[in-house]
Amino acid sequence: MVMGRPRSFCTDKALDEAMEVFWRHGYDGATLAMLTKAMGIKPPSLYAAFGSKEGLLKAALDRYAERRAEHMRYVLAGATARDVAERFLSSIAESHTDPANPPGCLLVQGGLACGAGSENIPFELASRRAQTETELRERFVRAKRDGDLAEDGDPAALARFLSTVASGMGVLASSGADREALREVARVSLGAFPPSHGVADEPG
Amino acid sequence: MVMGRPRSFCTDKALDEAMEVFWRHGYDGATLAMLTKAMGIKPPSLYAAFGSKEGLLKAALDRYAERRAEHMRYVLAGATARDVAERFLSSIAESHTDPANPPGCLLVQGGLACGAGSENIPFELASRRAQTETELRERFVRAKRDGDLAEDGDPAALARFLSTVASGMGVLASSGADREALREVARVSLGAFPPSHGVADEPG
DNA sequence: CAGCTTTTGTATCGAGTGGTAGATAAGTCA
DNA sequence: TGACTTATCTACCACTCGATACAAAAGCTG
Repeated sequence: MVMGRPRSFCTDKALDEAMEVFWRHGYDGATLAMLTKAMGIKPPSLYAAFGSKEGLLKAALDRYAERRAEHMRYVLAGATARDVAERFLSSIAESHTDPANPPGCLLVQGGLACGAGSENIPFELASRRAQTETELRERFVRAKRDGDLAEDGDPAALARFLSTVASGMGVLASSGADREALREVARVSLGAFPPSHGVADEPG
Repeated sequence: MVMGRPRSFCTDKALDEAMEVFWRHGYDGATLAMLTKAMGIKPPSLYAAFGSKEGLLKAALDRYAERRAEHMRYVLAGATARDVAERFLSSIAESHTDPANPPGCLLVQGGLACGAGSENIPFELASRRAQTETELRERFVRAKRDGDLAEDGDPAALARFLSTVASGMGVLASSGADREALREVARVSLGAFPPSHGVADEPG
């Protein structure tokens, strides 16, 4: 089997650069010129590798999801429901103000509203945001079964609340709020969380 | 003084239509073709009246602010800090899912990230969002002075928390969440609010 | 080497972008 | 009525958009 000319750029590195452009300018605001310049490649190479601008975004979102996966593993490993909430919010305060990335969250910055021809982009981003909420909800369902979430705690409502606060923190960060401001929001938000009790909180 | 040919369209009606387009598609996603079609006028009329696309957005934002002003008057008229928070969140759950408007909040949907040439749009929107937070903060400062906010309640932190939740609810609504979902988020969020005490809560 | 496959760069496509020039229409005032 | 002012319409500007045709280049196989 003949191999053909080998690719001259690293797909993952190129995706990291594309991710940053989408993150900073949104899907509609990110032009092919910006993307190809940041990725260090020409349009035909981009289209050969990713198919289309939308295909490139999805590949970048997949890579973003990989990064967040280990993140969420740490969050979900919290001992109690409240501990999970605390890990979730405080780690978001850090990541959304990480100077290594554009401020905020790619899944929010990417585009809540798009122009004609890219109406499905907001849906794509929303479905990826929803996944985090689902992970939290399932964790809280388990927490309730295990007794480390209060009896009157609603797993679905709490997961949606945390996910909503996370989105709001993304908006806040994108307006230039500093890390301390986000930490404060996280701290206040935790006040809405029912205190854990049961096995995980019992002394000894 | 000579008057000249009178304007053939109603500025406010045209702004309402433009507002809806910006709301649904964002600043970058809203094209002149969409805007002029919705407003029922031709480009030269638009430019004569509003100067530029950005000028049109600012005029639409001013109109949006007028609408919200009476809204906020009701919110800030709450008897206690907690009552203000409750009014704020529940009215947002309603307004962000009002079928008469696109879902979410114009100040969020309008554009968190924009393309080259409209980098100042996100700042413009952020500064308008910040105004709501300021109004809440000032109300809570007064509440603390009047004794209807707990001693350990931080007016700035609480205002920022509410503003953040409101932005998050905007994101949630724009992903298609229904009114009941937003009401639930509002209900959970209120749990983060310190219970009011003092004169306003005293019996009698 | 020749032959094949795939990638790369140049140069460009048609469509759509925000914005405008210039003529015409519709009013008011003398 | 006719001069004056302003708004509106048609047509179009230069430019950028996402995407691609085509040929040269770079690798492997025989």
